[in-house]
Amino acid sequence: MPAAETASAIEIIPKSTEQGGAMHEKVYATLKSALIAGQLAPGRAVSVRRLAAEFSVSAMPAREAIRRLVAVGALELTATRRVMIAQMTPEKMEEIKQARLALEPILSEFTLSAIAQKPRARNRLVKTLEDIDVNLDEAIHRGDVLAYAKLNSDFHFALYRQAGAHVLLSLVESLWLQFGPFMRVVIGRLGTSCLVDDQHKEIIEAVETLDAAKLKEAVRADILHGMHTISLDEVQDSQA
Amino acid sequence: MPAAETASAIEIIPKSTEQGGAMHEKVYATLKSALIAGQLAPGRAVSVRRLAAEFSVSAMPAREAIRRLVAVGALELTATRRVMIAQMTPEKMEEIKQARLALEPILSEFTLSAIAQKPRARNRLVKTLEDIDVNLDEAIHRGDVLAYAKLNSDFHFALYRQAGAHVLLSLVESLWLQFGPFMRVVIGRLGTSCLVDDQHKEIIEAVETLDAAKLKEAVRADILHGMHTISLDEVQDSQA
DNA sequence: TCCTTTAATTTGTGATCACATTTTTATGTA
DNA sequence: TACATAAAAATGTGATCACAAATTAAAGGA
Repeated sequence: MPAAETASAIEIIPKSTEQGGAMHEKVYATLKSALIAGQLAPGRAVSVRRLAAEFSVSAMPAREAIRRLVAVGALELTATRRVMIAQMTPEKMEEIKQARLALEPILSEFTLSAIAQKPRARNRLVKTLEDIDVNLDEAIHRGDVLAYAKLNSDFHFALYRQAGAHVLLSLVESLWLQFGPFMRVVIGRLGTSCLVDDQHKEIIEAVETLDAAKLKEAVRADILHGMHTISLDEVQDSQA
Repeated sequence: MPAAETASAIEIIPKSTEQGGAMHEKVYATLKSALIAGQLAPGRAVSVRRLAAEFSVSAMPAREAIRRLVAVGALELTATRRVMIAQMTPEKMEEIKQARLALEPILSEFTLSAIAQKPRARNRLVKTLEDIDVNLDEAIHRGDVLAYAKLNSDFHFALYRQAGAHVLLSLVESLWLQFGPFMRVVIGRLGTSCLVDDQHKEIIEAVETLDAAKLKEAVRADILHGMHTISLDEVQDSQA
């Protein structure tokens, strides 16, 4: 039993049907966050009934959430149609790296032009990024891998979300969903000692000064650095 | 007592469970092809029960197929959670264009390096592309919009599939799923007279000569041309 | 004819059951 | 202990029902 206290077991009887949004939406969103933040290990089995039990719902919402996550590559099917958190391979890692380098600088540029004429939004974004970055530094010094992974994803998506570019954001989310679980494992092995966030400071500066070229380059550097760190680790399977 | 004649009329009883692959897989694949090839109009309503009836299956496989297509942006939810084929907006179109320009040249480059050391695979690919291109030209001269849309997607994915890059291919598929239905409408309005396929010839040449730079530029030009053609048309909603 | 109101139909979503298959655990044998 | 075999539990998938909400069709009134 690896999970432990995942807030389950509570008798939050989910009403007859729903409350605000659909149940499967809630299950999906929760799983998505956990995967992006690297809180679930690759190769871990995910079953409809267990997921349903954890969320205290029937099989239906669990099935739909799983189906969506499979569709975006976060979960993968075995030969016998069982579902697990996607494994990493060197080839897949290379693809993800190329796709991130291609998309995330564009997305950050969209953000820049979205806030170019809105000083208040820009200041708010800078503030948000700085706050996250402070916590990020603390997590690094604490050696808290879990917190680092979560805050790092928070940082990037706080930046990307402001782009108002739903299509691009979905693509990038899909990529993070695929390497998130694996990143956590790697950093867990290497420790946070190898981590720096120089690029984050530059990203914040570029946002402040509305310097698109600098921003894109900083994002690109951040991706390269992160992916390089991961590649230091051999992409051997990490079964539990 | 719904039993009796089961009211299903048609006795294509789909076995107890399945036969080769899962039913929802079949429904999904069929819908995916139709959407990419532009055979379904944007804004058209898609409901679980109607889809199930069309495929002579129960609601279950239809639901899962719909869920997957929503996940990749091919279908969209209304405010009341009803499902329709995604509408196009100028902003979305711009995002898709940027993403295609960022990803498809990379994907074609992957294909090139995948077949670089395999003359037989290369010849087969060239042959496939030439065959499709011949039919494409015919479709253009015939003014057959439907055939053009299908063959055009066939051409690109015949090229991209050879990359063996599942992650990148999924992202690109997602993009085509989103603009496919809309493209059909636009070309339907403009007619095939405005279409040319100069880039396709260049793409084939670049594959033959293993010229990566030329290939990427040709793919880029093809995307720009296609998206420009579409943009000539005002992105007014095309409700039925 | 046009608009409001009411009835009927359609639809999304959750829950539950059935069944074949797979996976795991238990059991027996050498 | 090691391994093959059988029993038991778990799992994916399809089918069906229930219910609330929404859409559409029908009816009524001016």
